[in-house]
Amino acid sequence: MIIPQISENLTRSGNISVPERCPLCGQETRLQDDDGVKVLYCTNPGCAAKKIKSFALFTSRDAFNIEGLSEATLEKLAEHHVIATYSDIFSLKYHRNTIVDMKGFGEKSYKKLQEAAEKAKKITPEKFIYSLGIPNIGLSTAKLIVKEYGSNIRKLLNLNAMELSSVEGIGDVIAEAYEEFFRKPSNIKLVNDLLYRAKVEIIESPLSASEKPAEGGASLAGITAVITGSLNHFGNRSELKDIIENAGGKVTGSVTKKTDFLINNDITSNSSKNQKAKELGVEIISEDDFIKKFSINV
DNA sequence: CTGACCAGGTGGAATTGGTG
DNA sequence: CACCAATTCCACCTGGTCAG
Repeated sequence: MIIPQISENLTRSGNISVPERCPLCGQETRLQDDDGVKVLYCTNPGCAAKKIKSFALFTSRDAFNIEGLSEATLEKLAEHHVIATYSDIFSLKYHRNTIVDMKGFGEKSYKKLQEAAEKAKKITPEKFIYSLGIPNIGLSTAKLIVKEYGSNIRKLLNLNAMELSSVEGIGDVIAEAYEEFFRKPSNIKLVNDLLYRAKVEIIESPLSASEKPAEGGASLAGITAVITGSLNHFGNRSELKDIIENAGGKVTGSVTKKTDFLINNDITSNSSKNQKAKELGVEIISEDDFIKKFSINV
């Protein structure tokens, strides 16, 4: 894994003293000549760029939803040794001085970060599973698992491939990736650190609670919709998605023959989703018309 | 005021699951 | 096995916010 910052310095200023240890993970570094350019690598395959990406997924809206912690900030925190593993994100208060001294940061941004992390400690099991970055397990798949097996985190962590592949929508590939992930000692430690050191609290998922009947309005049972473009009546697309799902409908990411409505305020748009909808004869409907048609409370 | 960063969004390739 | 539906994952874009 290449160490980006240091490699940049190397090419810019020629020979500089090269750190023996990776600033992100502390493992040994290796200086290599790539086509005449000296590039510094970290010998740890799980380090650097890859690590930042996984941290970004961990803090993203569909996972722990820690506001203000995107890639650039995570990179800085890692460089300053503030975060090395996920649970460190919940220990920012021990690094106040370091963070306040970081370029582009001040007391205000430190407080904001720290509070956002504190607030994020309560999380649903499906978001928790998604946050870990298991290959091919996104939020939808995590939801399927929680819906089937409930909110008990110990139970969820110990599911085996056979139990998983019996869930509709989960096949062998995903089932095995899941079981393998939670069998690895390093991942077990990671999860335990989150639960016991950082004291992350897994709350009851709305999915595993007793089935809620659609409240008021018309039922959307059996309806499959795709949402694209920006919305006027909702903060973002996932708000509308939640409403549709709670009313028994389904929201997917791609337009197919099975799609009933493409919700799009810009009906004339030439986006690929609009084109696909026209091609398949799927009804394109504006947000307002959709709300009216199904008498959705805004 | 300006540049860096962030949230939210787009679009499409790659991959997986299910089915005939 | 071939095919379609659906999801995951990534690179990229844009308007708004904030530190310096």
